[in-house]
Amino acid sequence: MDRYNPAEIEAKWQQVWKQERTFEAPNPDDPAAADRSRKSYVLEMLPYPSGTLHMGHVKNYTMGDVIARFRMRNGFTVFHPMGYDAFGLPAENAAIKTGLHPAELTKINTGNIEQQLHRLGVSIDWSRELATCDPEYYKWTQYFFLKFFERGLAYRKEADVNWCPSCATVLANEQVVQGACERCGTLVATRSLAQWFFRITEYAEQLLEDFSELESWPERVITMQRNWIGRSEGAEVVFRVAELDIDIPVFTTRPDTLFGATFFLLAPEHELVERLVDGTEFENPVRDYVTSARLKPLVDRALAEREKTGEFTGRYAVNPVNGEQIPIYVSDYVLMEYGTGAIMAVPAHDQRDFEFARKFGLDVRVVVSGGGAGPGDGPVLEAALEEDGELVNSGRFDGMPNREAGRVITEWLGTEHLGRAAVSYRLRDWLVSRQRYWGAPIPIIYCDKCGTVPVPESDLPVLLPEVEDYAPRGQSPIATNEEFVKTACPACGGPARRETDTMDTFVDSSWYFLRYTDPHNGRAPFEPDIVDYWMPVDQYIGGVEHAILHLMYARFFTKVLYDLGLVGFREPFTNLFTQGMIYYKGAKMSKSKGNVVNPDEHVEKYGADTLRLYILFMGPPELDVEWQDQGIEGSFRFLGRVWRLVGEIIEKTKPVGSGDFAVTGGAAAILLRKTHQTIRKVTTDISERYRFNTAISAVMELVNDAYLAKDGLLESEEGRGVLRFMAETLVKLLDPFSPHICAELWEKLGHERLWLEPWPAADERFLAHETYELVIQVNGKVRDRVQVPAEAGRDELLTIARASERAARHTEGKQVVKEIVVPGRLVNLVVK
RNA sequence: GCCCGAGUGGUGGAACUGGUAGACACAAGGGACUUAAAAUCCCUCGCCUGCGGGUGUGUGGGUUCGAAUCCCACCUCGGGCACCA
Repeated sequence: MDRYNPAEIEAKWQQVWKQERTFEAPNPDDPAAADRSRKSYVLEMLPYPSGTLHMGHVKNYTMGDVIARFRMRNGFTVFHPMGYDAFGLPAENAAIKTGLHPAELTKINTGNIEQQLHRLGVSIDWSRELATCDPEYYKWTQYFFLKFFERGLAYRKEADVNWCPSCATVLANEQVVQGACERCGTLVATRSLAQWFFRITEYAEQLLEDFSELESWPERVITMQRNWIGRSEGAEVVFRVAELDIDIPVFTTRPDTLFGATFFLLAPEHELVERLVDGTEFENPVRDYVTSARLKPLVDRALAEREKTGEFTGRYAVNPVNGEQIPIYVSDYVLMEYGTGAIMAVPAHDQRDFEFARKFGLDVRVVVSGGGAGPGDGPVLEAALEEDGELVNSGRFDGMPNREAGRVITEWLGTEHLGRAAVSYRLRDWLVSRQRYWGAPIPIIYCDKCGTVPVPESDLPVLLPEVEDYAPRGQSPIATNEEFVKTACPACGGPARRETDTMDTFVDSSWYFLRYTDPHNGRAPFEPDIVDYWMPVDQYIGGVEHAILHLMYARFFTKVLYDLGLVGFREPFTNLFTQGMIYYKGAKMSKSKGNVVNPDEHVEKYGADTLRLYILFMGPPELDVEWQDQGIEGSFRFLGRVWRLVGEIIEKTKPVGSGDFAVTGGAAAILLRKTHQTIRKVTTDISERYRFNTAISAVMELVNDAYLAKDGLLESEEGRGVLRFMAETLVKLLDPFSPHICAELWEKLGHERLWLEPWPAADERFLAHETYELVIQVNGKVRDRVQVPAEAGRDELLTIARASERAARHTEGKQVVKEIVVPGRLVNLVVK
């Protein structure tokens, strides 16, 4: 047989798959009535076409391909589409640099990526390819914006927002990582701007509840989302400013500590601050404080170590549980965005309040005893007491366990109309407007007479206009295009101006998986019957860096579309797999560090089959792994071994039938058993554990065994039959990982289309062993190993163990006090 | 500080529900083939050793006949959150 030539055979089979449209999965004629039990939607996160694919993508798409091909061979109708997250800053920044239009640049990049995916042999249904920057696509992104707007889920408000000075645009909370821009790492600043938001907070509860609908998501992704949403149960309690007849509600998670509230705090942004101090001697210092607090970047305010600051307002609030008058301060550690923007301060049991009290000389009153501290210890405490205990200094609630007291006090406040049980979330609304060019324009028009008017659906898409200069200047570059901005009000026909901000690209990627199901629909984003047929995604695969951002936004979007009656499911991704990253030379691959390994070079040198195999063989897919330059050689050598082994078997043996043959024993039986063991191992490793590395090593073991047994087996008719069966099985098992070489070998074995073959099944009859190696231990240490009949019983095993000379050396002169027999494994003799 | 995840040979990693630690591969060493090299095929490969054995899965304890695996305490690395009342 010829030498293994990956370039030739890979091109050949890629051509066949393209011509025969092997991986296209057409929509059923009647999707509403079609059987959904055999469909499988396998999806990898769509790439961002900033350049070409890197190794992380290769890993992602190869993993998805293994699952897709495996399910296809197991009788599923596999839905495996691909697209491009094509709007966004990198294309725009590159456009500014090169002068090319972002659309042209994106087209070049998506073309490259498509080529790369073809050359990797990924089983994609190319008839459904899409790009989010295509007007046919973003028309519907805008359509959803209007639907959100109609429902009050998209709104505009003036707020202090995160501003990235480098990207010259605002960012959502989720896009700020440790005070810096998630994309470029620049420290974010604060700006007060009128911006568009999606009311994701309305769905906080559902986002938490519906975790129960997910089948298999990594626990840590769920935990990260749960923490991000940050649900807290507690109470809303009303404090009264008697002099001014104002009620101020606060949120607290510790209603049990109400009797320990010795002062009261307002966020600097709180609207009542002005009313409290207006016309008093406290007016000026408080105003100064508020002004300076608002000038501070949000990042600085978030630093927990910062010393507490504040200003007395001169007013007092009445604690509803005991009628006490407590002083009201303004302090910037109280956040306007959380709870009610006002808190009761309990310094004895909250560290932040404690620090404030010590600095301003305010009372500290213990109301929960415990940890050795009693009712009178307030003045001498060195830190807040946060443990549970019994109530003290709390009137008729004294002596009650504090957790129970919290419930009782909340209930009592309810009957007195002074408060109620309440829930608060850390989650903030999703800021979706961006002051940049390369995104979907927000379909809104401002009219002096009619106000904020949505663009009528029939006028969609609002096309992204041409501009002369994309450079960010703090407002969208589109604003410079007067022709675009000036328009007629859809309501009154009068002169009006268009919104010039574009949408966050995470909006685009929040629904792309739905569009795949019906990508050419011009009348609607998708047909409900069709989307309900294919969705939800059965297996989603991507990087863990999207644990909060994309995955939470997509879940939110799906829930809104469900409420709009557009889809019949509430969760988009039933199963999620998050892959680990690929490191190189001890660091994450990045252009700036110059440690990028280019996949194309390796495809050229070794072929896609080798690269795919190696990238999965490197380690467990969910863990981070380090790229080894020499490692890939091993995978290439292995495929060469497979090629020569199967080649020799083709030359020296004849095709066999079903593999259902009798063997008399010896080497033939052993290899036959190994073949069936390998089927079992590879099948469970792919389908149940997603451990591709161990599946591949099992196939390697089979090849090693076959090499050693080959020459002997070629001597007999029986041996040749087993070898031929082994070769065919080997090719079938390796196919999901390295499909080109397998397709070629399958053809050389005298067959036609490997991907139409059913996945092999392990036959129990051939798995049975006649004997096995029994381990004989003395005091838990291995002293001997002997072959024993598989059916040997406990007594028989004990007799064999006692007869072992090697074991006897360690039992001699000692008393056997216990004998442990584990049939199929070992005997342990315990001596004293 | 709080919440996750991970520590196993020179290297990447394997070990199902507690039962032979180091599968598979890389690197290294040896042999066969070859005029030679490459390629290929075969063998060795945790550490110590007097070849009986001893020791070994981040550290220290514990449970057990038996622990990489379970429990407690600690160390190191990676990730997430961090004034959210």
